[in-house]
Amino acid sequence: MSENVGRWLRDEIENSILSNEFRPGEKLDEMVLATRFGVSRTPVREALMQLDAIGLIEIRPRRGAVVIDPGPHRVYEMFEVMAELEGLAGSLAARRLDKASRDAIAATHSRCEQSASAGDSDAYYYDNEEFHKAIYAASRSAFLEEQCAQLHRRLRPYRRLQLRVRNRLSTSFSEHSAIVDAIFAGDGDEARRLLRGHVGIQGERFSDLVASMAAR
Amino acid sequence: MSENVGRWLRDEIENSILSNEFRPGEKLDEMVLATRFGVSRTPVREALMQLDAIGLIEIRPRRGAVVIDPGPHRVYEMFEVMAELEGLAGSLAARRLDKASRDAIAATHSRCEQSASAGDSDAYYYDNEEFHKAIYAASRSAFLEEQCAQLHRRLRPYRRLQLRVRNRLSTSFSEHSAIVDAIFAGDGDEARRLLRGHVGIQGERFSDLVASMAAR
DNA sequence: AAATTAATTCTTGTATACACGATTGTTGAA
DNA sequence: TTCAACAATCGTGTATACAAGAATTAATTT
Repeated sequence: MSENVGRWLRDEIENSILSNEFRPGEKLDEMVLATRFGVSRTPVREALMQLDAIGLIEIRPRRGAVVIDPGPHRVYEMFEVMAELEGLAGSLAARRLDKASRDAIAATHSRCEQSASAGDSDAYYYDNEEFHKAIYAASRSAFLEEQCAQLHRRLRPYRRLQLRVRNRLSTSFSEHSAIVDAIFAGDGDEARRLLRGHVGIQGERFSDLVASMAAR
Repeated sequence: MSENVGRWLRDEIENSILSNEFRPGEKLDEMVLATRFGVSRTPVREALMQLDAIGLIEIRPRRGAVVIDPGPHRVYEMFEVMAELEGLAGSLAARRLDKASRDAIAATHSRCEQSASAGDSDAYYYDNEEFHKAIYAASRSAFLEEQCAQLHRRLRPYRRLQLRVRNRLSTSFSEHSAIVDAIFAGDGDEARRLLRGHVGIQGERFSDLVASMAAR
């Protein structure tokens, strides 16, 4: 566990929310959480404050904390922004690419290839994250990298749903290949364009998302 | 003051940081803040937790909170992301524009015209904010609007410095005019391109920023 | 005099106590 | 039976108390 209980609780509760253990709309009772984790209310409250600031929960004065339910439309908006930020990261990566970043992207890309060809969607899910993180890092913009990583985390549950869709694995991987080519060729505009398309949710993929969200 | 002390303190301290009363690197002593605002340490700590989560301060375990010093390079990175998000907002606004948003943009734009022609840089500073907020709102993406507004707030002190630069007022206003034309014409790509240029810091404007930041 | 170590003070982290608004349940009247 | 008013209960908001680590100062040694 982390150096202080508050921070540890923040991560713990955040994971519980992102892994859908605490459902959207669910009330988070301070006392229940405190006894569950074997601590007092004080660090629990501090954790909740932080989660409120991040936007994962909402604390209504005197009425407790509830997990925020983004709803399909807002999730769509979040993907829209994510696509834009990843596009920027890709274009910067293409322009500023150095050897270390290039190697990191190539390595994660080939790991994606293996898990995709093996049809292992759980492994691909993980490797895919590493691939995208490698691109964020290659942008050489620490702020952008943080923003991307944070939004990426928040969208994690929905991305997981998406990978379940038929053929999504091989489609995703071939898109990755094109992105890698563009970045390695130093073509920032093309990398941006491809990443926008790769990350964003267009057309029927949006109805897939809505359907899978409604199914829970 | 807000309904609960913690939230009020968060806003209060946040403003003090953004208005440069609490300087980057400065230590924020819980007891000092508590006595200053006439409250106990508890709500102070909750406020600090939130500011840490937002990224305005850093709480080092057992060693207290300090105001984060972004430094010129990171501020540049933040403007880079801001430019991208505003570009997206502008392109969405152009595509989705309705009467209400159109009127709001036109109104704030004409207010900018007045303060610019009057050479009133303080008034322009305020009207400029409203103009940009009108574009965020016109994007009809609540999430994007929030992200833009938050980053806009954080960059406020640095934008204020920029407006002091010679001729910046009239230059800024004429850029606004072109942006409004593009949005009203429904030309999303052009609106995006213009906003990126308007918000981003290119060439000598970066050295101006560095110089003005170093001057403090 | 400089440096290292020990002791003291100060600040943060967590628990607990208390106050007050919100919620819920009960009683009584229409 | 339904609704309203009141009472009791429960949960959150804030203050205070206590424990423990970090910073600082004093003391001792080289």
